[in-house]
Amino acid sequence: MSINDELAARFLAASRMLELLGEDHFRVNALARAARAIESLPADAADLAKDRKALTAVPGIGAKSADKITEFIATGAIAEFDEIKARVPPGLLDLMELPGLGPKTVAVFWNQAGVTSLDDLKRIIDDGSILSLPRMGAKSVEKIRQAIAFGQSASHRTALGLALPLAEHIAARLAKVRGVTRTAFAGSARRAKDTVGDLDILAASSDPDAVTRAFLDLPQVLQVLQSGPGKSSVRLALDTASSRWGRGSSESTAAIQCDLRIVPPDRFGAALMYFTGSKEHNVRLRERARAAGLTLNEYGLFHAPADEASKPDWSRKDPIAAHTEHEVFKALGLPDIPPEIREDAGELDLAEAPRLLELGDIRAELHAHTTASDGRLDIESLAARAKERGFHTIAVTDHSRSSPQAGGLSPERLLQHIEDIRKAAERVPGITILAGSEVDILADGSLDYDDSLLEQLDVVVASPHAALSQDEDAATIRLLAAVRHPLVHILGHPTGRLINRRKGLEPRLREILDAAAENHVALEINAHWMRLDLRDIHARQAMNAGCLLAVDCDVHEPEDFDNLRFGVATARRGWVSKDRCVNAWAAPKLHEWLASKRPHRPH
DNA sequence: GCCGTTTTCGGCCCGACTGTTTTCAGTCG
Ligand SMILES: Nc1nc2c(ncn2[C@H]2C[C@H](O)[C@@H](COP(=O)(O)OP(=O)(O)OP(=O)(O)O)O2)c(=O)[nH]1
Ligand SMILES: [Mg+2]
Ligand SMILES: [Mg+2]
Ligand SMILES: [Zn+2]
Repeated sequence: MSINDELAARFLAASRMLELLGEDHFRVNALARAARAIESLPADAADLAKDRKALTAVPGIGAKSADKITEFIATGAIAEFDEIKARVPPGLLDLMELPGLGPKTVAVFWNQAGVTSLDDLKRIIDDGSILSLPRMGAKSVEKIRQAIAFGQSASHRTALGLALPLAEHIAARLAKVRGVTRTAFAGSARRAKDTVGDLDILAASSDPDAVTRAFLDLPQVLQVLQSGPGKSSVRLALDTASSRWGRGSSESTAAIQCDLRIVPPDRFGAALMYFTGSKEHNVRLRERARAAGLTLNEYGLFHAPADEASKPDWSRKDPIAAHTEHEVFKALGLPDIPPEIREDAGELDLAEAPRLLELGDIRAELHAHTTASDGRLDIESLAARAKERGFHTIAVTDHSRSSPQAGGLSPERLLQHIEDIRKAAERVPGITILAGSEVDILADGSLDYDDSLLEQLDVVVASPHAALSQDEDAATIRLLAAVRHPLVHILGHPTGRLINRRKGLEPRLREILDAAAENHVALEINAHWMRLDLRDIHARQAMNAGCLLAVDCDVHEPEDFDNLRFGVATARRGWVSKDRCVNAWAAPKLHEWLASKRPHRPH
């Protein structure tokens, strides 16, 4: 775990424990916000802490948190947090993970029944003594029993690539219901986070009951969690069979929660804004509205009511703005903020809409496999597919010799392959077919082919495949060597992580990014939804470091081209612009960059 | 605990659903 993650975890745990202790919830929130701020710090906390001002300049981190961070870096501990920790049995935090159990309820279990663990809780349920606690009736206890039975599934997050098709399907299905004017999927799926905790579906309708009925009647519904006039939640069966990454994998639960929200048709924009989030972004927006004498909620932007305590029916009040997101942003004095960056990570300081990379900007694929290694297409059909997508360039990058399980090519076979690629290039007009390789970065940082061979390739993607549990030092040395290699163009899936499967390498990213920027090596954002590597926050750090990026599909089968949307969305989450994305460049510029690393080659 | 185009002190986003509550607290989005 990186030092930032470690610090963030401590702040979050302290926040949760203070909640249990009944601490003022503004302070609890402040600590949770500090945790988030630390987690998404643009640099290593240890570096940042050298300059106290740099720390306190981060929104959410004040004098007290800065002290704690400094203390942790100096001593490896935070005394005040350790004292809090000593007062709260650790098992209580696990209890709060159970859906429906919050700090107030768990505190009652603890203080009035001596419960400090899941076993304790089971015991007072079984012997019935739980019923004597305040606000504990038969229904409440049954829900807790259910929550325990379903285990930890509440905290499980599903890969975006598995969840998105279902979200789109449900939104499309509900759009056909009578009275519905619009539907959309929202939440983290719309923001294109690499994993989602649930599906959030919005429907605008003049007949809310009809939508609710259709929702609860969906064939995928396993269980209805709650259902009211404007909002319902269910557990859905998640079909993972369609993918070779699905069934039989560690994807433990084949179910996902789905939240439906229904609003009147003329409030769609405000509701979409609310339901897209993120929560932190929403809170900032609402604070901004409030500061301007307004109030913002899912029904629209309104003048703040004179009477603080009044609870108007906002759905019937005339809004200043509500119909479209654009109108609401505009009324708040903000540009249109793309969903992918609504994370309270600086987007509210933008004076104009950022120009982020778009799907249609991608004009080349620089990482693709053929039947020569573990791909399903031969060179010509691969090129044909790329051409269909409107690409001007496709690079053939099969595996290298140290990946025998992936059909890695011996030097001799690679030489033959290069010839085959050159011949195919002559037969397929209208697209540039490049001879390349996805060369293994071996554990010590050396590459899998000799320089004399690499020199003959138009493009070299260097990727780590084995030894992915190296320590930080080894991983840093390894990737640095690859990035500094004069014949390498792209660092492929830099960490080798697989979502929900393995963490991958955890190098000192800062060093890698600085070296990549200096050497004009592009960092890949591997678009496969199992990888998304670099991930969003790393892509943003790469942007800040001045790096080039490449959004590649790592094509193995024809359908893999469709993963581009995930890669582009991840790039957008990293604030990547078109001019920094090498495969969004026009052909001459791309080819010139590639050639710049082949100075000895005649043109 | 954080923060300031009204504030360095006094605020801090706002609403839906549920169960047990006879009037609303707790949890969640
Ligand atoms: N204003 C406000 N909006 C919230 C709050 N909690 C959630 N929302 C909004 C923003 C969220 O993106 C949206 C959906 O809630 P979720 O809990 O599903 O979160 P989200 O989808 O962002 O992340 P997830 O991947 O599901 O964990 O609802 C809140 O406390 N206040
Ligand atoms: Mg969600
Ligand atoms: Mg949700
Ligand atoms: Zn590959």
